[in-house]
Amino acid sequence: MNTTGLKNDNIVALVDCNNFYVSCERVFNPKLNNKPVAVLSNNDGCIVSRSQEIKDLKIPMGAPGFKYEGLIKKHGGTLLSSNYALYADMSSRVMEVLALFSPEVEIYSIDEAFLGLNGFKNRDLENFGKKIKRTVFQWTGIPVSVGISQTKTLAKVANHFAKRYSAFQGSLCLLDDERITKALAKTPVSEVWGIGRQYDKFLRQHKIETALQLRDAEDKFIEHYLTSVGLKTVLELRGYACIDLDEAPANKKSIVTSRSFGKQVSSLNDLQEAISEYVTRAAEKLRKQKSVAGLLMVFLSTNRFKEGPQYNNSLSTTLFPPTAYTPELIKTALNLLDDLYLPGFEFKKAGVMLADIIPEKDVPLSFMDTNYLDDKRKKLMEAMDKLNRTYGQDTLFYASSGIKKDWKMKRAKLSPHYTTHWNDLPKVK
DNA sequence: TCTGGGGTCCTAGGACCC
DNA sequence: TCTGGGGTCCTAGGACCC
Repeated sequence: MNTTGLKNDNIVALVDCNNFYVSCERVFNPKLNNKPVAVLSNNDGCIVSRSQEIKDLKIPMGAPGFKYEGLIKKHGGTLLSSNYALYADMSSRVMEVLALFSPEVEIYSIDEAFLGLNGFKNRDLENFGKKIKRTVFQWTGIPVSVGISQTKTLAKVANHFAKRYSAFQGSLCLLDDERITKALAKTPVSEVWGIGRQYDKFLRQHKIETALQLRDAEDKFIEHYLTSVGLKTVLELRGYACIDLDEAPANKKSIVTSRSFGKQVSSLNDLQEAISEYVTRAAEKLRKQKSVAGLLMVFLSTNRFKEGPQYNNSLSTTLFPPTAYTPELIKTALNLLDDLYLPGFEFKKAGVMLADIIPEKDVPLSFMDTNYLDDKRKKLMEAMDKLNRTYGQDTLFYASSGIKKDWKMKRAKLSPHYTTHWNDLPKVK
């Protein structure tokens, strides 16, 4: 970590979509404009995306949807189930536009990207940011905010200001020390990237309440209480880039697929169907990154919000040799489930985790005779993945996942799949 | 009964992010 | 009636080895 050298002259932009899921819904349903709109998590549970009008109603992020449905309706607003297929598709459109503005793009999440701007020092970056915003909106309909500064952490700060104060018109460039200091003085420490609830509470107890006070804190103190990660944050606030731009998304080291059920589930048969389906999804993700897993875990839990006997447990087993072959993973998972299952409980959630993930090319050849890479099994998986990619998820599926699926999650307020299903294409009249 | 120093690896738990 | 899902990294402590 460079703590003594010259401040580097890095420049990075953070482009962040405003109220992303809500904005996606509005692109295809303009009636939602200027009204309160919130998007719910899986199973129509918590509010995970809020329009400005919802924020103005003081409805917090993560709040259970049912508690606020009345209030939202009263103000002429709408609650929607999440439509991840739509959001993923809109996200890749936004990212394609961003790629036109810089050769270095790190897609950080479904609605955020960092752009490396080191070759852009002599440009009018203030206007460059506004141009990004304008273009993304024209081409995708999604409003974004742009923050530009010396490090990722400072670009986040700039982005917050761009989003919050309309005077900036959605884009702010923080490059000279005086402006940075001013902005940090106005930023509560809890808003700094890397400072969560626990650290916020701790820092406040020690009279560190603004980003500026955090920037000027003692290195030793920070490293001791916030670990090396916290120290990086502080150095980033000082303008030393410690968190590099990461253009190639790293392979996942663990893959989890878990869902809450639409209703309480107590039969082993329903759980077997759900677990089969989750394994299928997880294994697809695993094969997509050309990896195999060496460990499989299955977990079950009852409803923690409900009175009554609780049961939360997991079981795992090693996979040897490591594999990505769905039928074998399902078989192994169902065996684990048999051991894990206890009758008499009302289960609310189940899931599987694949871990000890390695690239398939690293599996020793000596295991070839039992290796999924070696024989028809891999070809079969490739064929299935291709079919399901082209014709939609579960064009081909495993009988163990069931057909009726009583346990399926609830998505009562789902918008059409405007961009990903032919039948749901918007109609032009 | 007394009883060193150092290294590695693994795991659980806790912090953070979106 | 109804309270999400999916990740990463770091550290402390225990097991084990010489």
